[in-house]
Amino acid sequence: MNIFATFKTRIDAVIGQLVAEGALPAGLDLSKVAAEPPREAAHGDVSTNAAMVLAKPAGKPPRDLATLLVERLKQVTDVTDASVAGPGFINLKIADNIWRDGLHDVLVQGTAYGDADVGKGEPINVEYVSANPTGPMHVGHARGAVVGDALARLLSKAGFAVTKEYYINDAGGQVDNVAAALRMRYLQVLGKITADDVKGALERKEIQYGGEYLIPAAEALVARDGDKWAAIEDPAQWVPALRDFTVAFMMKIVKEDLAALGVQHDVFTSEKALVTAGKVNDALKFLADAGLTYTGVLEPPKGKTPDDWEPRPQLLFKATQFGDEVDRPLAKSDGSWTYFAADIAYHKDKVDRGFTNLVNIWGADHGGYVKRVKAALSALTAGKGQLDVLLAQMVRIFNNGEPVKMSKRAGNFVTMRDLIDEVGKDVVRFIMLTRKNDAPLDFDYAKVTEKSRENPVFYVQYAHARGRSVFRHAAEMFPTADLSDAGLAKADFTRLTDPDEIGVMRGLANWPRTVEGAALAHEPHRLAFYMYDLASQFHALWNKGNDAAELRFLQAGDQAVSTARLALVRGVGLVIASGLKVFGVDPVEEMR
RNA sequence: GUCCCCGUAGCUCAGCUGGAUAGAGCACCAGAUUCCUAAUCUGGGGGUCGUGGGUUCAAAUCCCGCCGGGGACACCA
Repeated sequence: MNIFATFKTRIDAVIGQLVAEGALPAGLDLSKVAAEPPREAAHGDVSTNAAMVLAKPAGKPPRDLATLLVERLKQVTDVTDASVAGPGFINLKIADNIWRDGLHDVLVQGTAYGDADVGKGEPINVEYVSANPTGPMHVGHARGAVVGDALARLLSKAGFAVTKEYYINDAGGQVDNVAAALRMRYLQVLGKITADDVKGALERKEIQYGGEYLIPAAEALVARDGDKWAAIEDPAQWVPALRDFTVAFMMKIVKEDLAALGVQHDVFTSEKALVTAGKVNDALKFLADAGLTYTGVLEPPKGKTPDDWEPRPQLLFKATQFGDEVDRPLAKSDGSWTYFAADIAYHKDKVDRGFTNLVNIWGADHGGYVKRVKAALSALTAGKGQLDVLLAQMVRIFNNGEPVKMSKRAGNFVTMRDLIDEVGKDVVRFIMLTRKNDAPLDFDYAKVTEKSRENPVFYVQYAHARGRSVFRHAAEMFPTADLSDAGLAKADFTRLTDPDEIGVMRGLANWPRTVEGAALAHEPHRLAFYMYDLASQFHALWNKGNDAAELRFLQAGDQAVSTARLALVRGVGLVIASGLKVFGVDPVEEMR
């Protein structure tokens, strides 16, 4: 049970009681009344803003109302004291046993501790990565992948029914371009042209993709089809077949890279399949029937008119009716659908599959695209659909402060693989989650593998490993003791009396509300900071034992106090493990 | 020209959707290792929250105007 939620309920009950007695007017809105940990522990255990929020509707000055509430709150179960502070805060002191009960919950629930039901089982669709199947993924994709995956796990923990989705852009011109590049590599593998010929074609911009990662794809094509495509010159003949081959090959690489990062999607939706199934036509008909499309001519963009700008009539979507700056084109000048048109169909498809709650993780370079997709979703769902777009900002790679720009295999960018090979998936994942998504992130190979407090991955893992180390010693010291979670749950927690021990239990009690808040705000990075803080509390408690031997976790002559403290150590380990689980990071047993 | 994001200690960043004296790490200074991992811990100095208004009991947080940095701006995806 979430301790702060419990007290929020009890505070509401007190207010309800005063209303029933006529001391407060009926119909007060209690939604803004909060029960939170005070900023400073010295203020108490639970703090509420009730008097300040209700002052105006109740027609009483905040401090008067607070005084009234305090008298009643003192009578509430588990409250040992209540006082008014500052402009009208009410600080409650509560019985230490509440924190001990919280620790008991941790041991009983394990890594499920902190699971919430704010999602009420509602479906939510999290779409992330969705990298074009044109080549290996880069570090930007890695960030999107990690943020999306952690958010999905976080939302699950908070009680949402999450679907993790990947949109394959396999229908546009760029996959035709890769097919053309693949054909060059194919001819190269067959010995019909040289590597320099390919380079020349790239420089003349006859092909757009020069990465060597296409060579294995070409070899695979030779293995499957021999040289049959070499003789066929007409693009209309070879493009469709080579395109499908390339997409399949690239998606295999994408999935392998994602697997190396521990990322797995539930659903892969193909743009081409949507087009083939007529979903684009359906979606546009839906908008047309609603009177939201028309044929018109767009103005040139102000301040930056392209050289080749010319007025052309196009089918447009009335995005301005939904808050966008201009109406957006659905058809190109040659009559084919735009990417946006297909994207509308894709989002309609999500809605048709039962999702009204959508989250998309995109790169920051797609920022200008957000409004039109939100507009489209609004139009498709009569305003009922919720779409949150998280833009993952730039990732810059360094090694000891020196920028790293090139990849061995991809040419002009650092790939996701490079990153994983360099520092391991756990470090990649954790570090990517130490910033909010809309802040740029610097990733330094040297710093993220450093063994110091400055490196949050290490610091948190070290706390976990230290806890495990205590257990290894405990098993020797108390060979007959039941050190399982269930056994520890039966320990005598009243032996935990040191202020810092209580403090750590307070920290554990904050986990559920941290999970809830982070999930609702779509901000998984908050968990990273929570874990760092908890680790810090734990390291501090550990070191207290260095100064005062009687505070060490293990007391050879006192099994009762030792098991109680082991329960606390285990509680910290479980909550850290639970946070790392959301991050998709494996907790370590020891540091080496 | 328009839109989006960012601006908090010398540096890197938090700040729990409006609350109390704005917090961490690094760096700097001073300390703690016969003892569960000192890879850690304890203490100290350091901030007009870019700036000017507004909203209210209360603003780093919400609204408006500026300044500075980044990104995106017809038919590409």
